[in-house]
Amino acid sequence: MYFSELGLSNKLLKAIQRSGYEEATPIQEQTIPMVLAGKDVIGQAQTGTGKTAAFGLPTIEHVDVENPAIQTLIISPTRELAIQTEEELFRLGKEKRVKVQVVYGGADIRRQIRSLEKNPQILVGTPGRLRDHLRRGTVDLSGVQTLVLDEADEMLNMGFLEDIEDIIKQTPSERQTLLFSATMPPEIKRIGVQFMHDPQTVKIKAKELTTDLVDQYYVRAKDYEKFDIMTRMIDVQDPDLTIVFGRTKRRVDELSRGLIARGYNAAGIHGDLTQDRRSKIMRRFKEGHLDILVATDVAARGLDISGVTHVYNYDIPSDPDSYVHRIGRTGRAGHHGVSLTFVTPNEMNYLHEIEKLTRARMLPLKPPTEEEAFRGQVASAYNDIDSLVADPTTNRYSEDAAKLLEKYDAVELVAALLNDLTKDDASQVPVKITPERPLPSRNRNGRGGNYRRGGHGNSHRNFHRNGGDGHRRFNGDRKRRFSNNRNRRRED
DNA sequence: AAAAAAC
Repeated sequence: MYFSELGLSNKLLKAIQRSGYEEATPIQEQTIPMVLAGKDVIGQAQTGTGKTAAFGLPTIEHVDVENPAIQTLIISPTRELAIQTEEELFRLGKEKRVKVQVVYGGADIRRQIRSLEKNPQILVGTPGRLRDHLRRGTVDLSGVQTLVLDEADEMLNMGFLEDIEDIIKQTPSERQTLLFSATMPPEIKRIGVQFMHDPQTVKIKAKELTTDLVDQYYVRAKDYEKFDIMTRMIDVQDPDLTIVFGRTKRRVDELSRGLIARGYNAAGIHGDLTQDRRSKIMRRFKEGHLDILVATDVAARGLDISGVTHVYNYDIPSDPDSYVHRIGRTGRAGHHGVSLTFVTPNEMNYLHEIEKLTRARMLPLKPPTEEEAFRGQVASAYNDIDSLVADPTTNRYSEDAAKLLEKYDAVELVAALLNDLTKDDASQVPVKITPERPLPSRNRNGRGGNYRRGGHGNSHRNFHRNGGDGHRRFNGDRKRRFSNNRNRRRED
């Protein structure tokens, strides 16, 4: 279906056209008319399905540009996602001259306050900083008409439930509420019941969880073998833009350092870095100045970076949902993608859990040999040389080139330059990665560290516990439940 | 078990 059939105004259609979109995605097709009609909507879909435009277009349509109040509030789980959402809404609302603003932690709050004084009509924010602004009275939500909870399951996992409830309470109760979530655990359904009026549900089917556009592979390897295999894989697959996911912040630091040591253009991003550094690295990656982004799950959700051809899961995620999100960073906008997951022999259960959820098979790959990796490197160098030779500025080196050819044998010279153009391998630059503590083993139901709860009586009890002191959070609760898990005994 | 998020 085309956007022009969805009941949007000319100004928006113009902005859509300028963004290069033509056809609406399934979630947009279903969501946009409902939101335009003023309905509350629960959308079960992940990013990459065009979710931002699905809620963004109709809410921009509803904004009154003569009204200086914040009319749409969007809550996002991570800073990077909030920034990206703001950028997309700005693009879509430019023609209509809608003012969009983003607030998030780790950034100068005074500057944010000054921008807020310019009366944005759409505000995007992360929960903590939004609450901070509400406490200071620098954000007024009394004029909010539409509230959007983006990646609701992720916000729940991160323990933001209380913050979100607190923020919701400061918006008018007759508002329109839109909730997007990749999964629908009972707590999310409860939010739907508690804070929404007769919500309509839009669901993208489970079989569409992972797209056909991503070829999913796995490599079985011991933990200490993974790094060398990964760099060989990179050499063989010669990816364009790559995201490597590591399980911990330390892992990400070590992986990015190791990749740089072997000559790859890589950088790491995780929550312990300053926001300034995080933003700079994201920008470099988005602009194509960085080949490999190494990240924790901070980058797993929602980020839309065009041209990511490969996703490497250096560590298999313990949560199948996390896997779905990670590999969803590639195979976007009709482009083809490849994912490769490293799995140690005792993590094979996790792999099968993931396959069960995605209803897709991961194909096993053999680790490349040193020779195959070397051939891959050389093939990649050939490509580099093609574009290097095509560069018109090379003629200023002609004289020096002639001099060098007098001094050296041509084959010797080119071989030396090829040596410089290719990366170092394990024999030249050994890299040691600290082993991670092994993942907790899954029980027979395949439910390891998941947030899924038991039956009705159980959640009722939790309801009371949470109400008791008002401080207990769902993820704290989850940990306690986990320690009751009989599998824990294995660690005693 | 770890990650994310306010100062």
